Amino acid sequence: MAPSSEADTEIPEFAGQLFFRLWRASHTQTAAALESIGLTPALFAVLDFLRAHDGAIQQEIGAAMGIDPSTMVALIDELERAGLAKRRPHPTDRRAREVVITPKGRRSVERGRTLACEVEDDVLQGLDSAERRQLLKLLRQALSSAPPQPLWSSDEGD
Amino acid sequence: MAPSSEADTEIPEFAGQLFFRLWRASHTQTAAALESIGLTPALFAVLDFLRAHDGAIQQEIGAAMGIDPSTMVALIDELERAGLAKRRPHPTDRRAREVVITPKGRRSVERGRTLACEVEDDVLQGLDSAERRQLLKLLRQALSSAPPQPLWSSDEGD
DNA sequence: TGAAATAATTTGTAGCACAAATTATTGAGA
DNA sequence: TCTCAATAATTTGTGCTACAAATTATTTCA
Repeated sequence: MAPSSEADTEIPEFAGQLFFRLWRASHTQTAAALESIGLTPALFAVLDFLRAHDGAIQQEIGAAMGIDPSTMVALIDELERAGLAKRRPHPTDRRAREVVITPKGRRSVERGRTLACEVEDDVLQGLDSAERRQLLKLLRQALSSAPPQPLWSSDEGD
Repeated sequence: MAPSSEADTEIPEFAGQLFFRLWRASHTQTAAALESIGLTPALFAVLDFLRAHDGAIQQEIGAAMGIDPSTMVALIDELERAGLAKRRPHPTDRRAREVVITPKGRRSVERGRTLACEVEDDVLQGLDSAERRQLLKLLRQALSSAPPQPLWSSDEGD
């Protein structure tokens, strides 16, 4: 019942739900765009982190990005398999492995950034340039003072 | 090595990553808070939708909330098992089942809303009241004109 | 009347988080 | 110096969710 076109894609009320919707929109499109260069959003995110923190050890990458160590192993495995990054021994701590981006990885991540920017442009098309700046500012501000993450769960919805 | 406090929890650059971080912060805390009343974020979200659209059929709920039909079945199953909602036959379409919230469900969702508001308060603690209004306005604006969702994937990270 | 579309459902697959255990190594204290 | 707790990477197993595909019942439309 009901005109049926009314309940479709309702704007959520809670901020958490809005974050989720926008993340999902962005994530879906990013995944589709990155597929053309053989990257997933997660692999791209790690590469992009390495772009600025080349030689970080796995634990640092995971801590900074909120990725579980056991998940990191698989991600770095894949980056190595694709020739986009390499593990190398840490100079002083033999437990740790530094992860360095390869030239090929650097080229990939640059193309990925272009694609990610295009997606972001698309997702935020309802906002003009000043509004986008304002939104990013508010998001960063909220995040920087948000309570520490105990390292979450999965689920969906809220 | 390295001061180690520098790479920890870096503020992402892309909007999609910011959405993800904030969603995750919100989701984790919401899940923890709702656990006290026996709800998950997903169950709460469905109940909250029913609060305003009681008697909607499963397909409508799923379409409005972006939840896969097969996932909806499981969610409604659980709401029924917990006595928070019930399926009933659609008056004219025997394929469809209307979902109605029970009095118990209504009480649960009210408590859930209180908890969700507290979490939201916590997550957005870095913003004052005017900034929060502005943020929500921008989020809604972005979402309402965001490109249509082809119904996403899973993954992580973007 | 018959074929395509639709609503709910079931089943199977895949991705990611998480917990727990393992191995190698480090660091700090007795 | 020796010992023990902590740490980095890793493996394995579990659980949750999305998604695809197939099924059944029913509706809609040509």
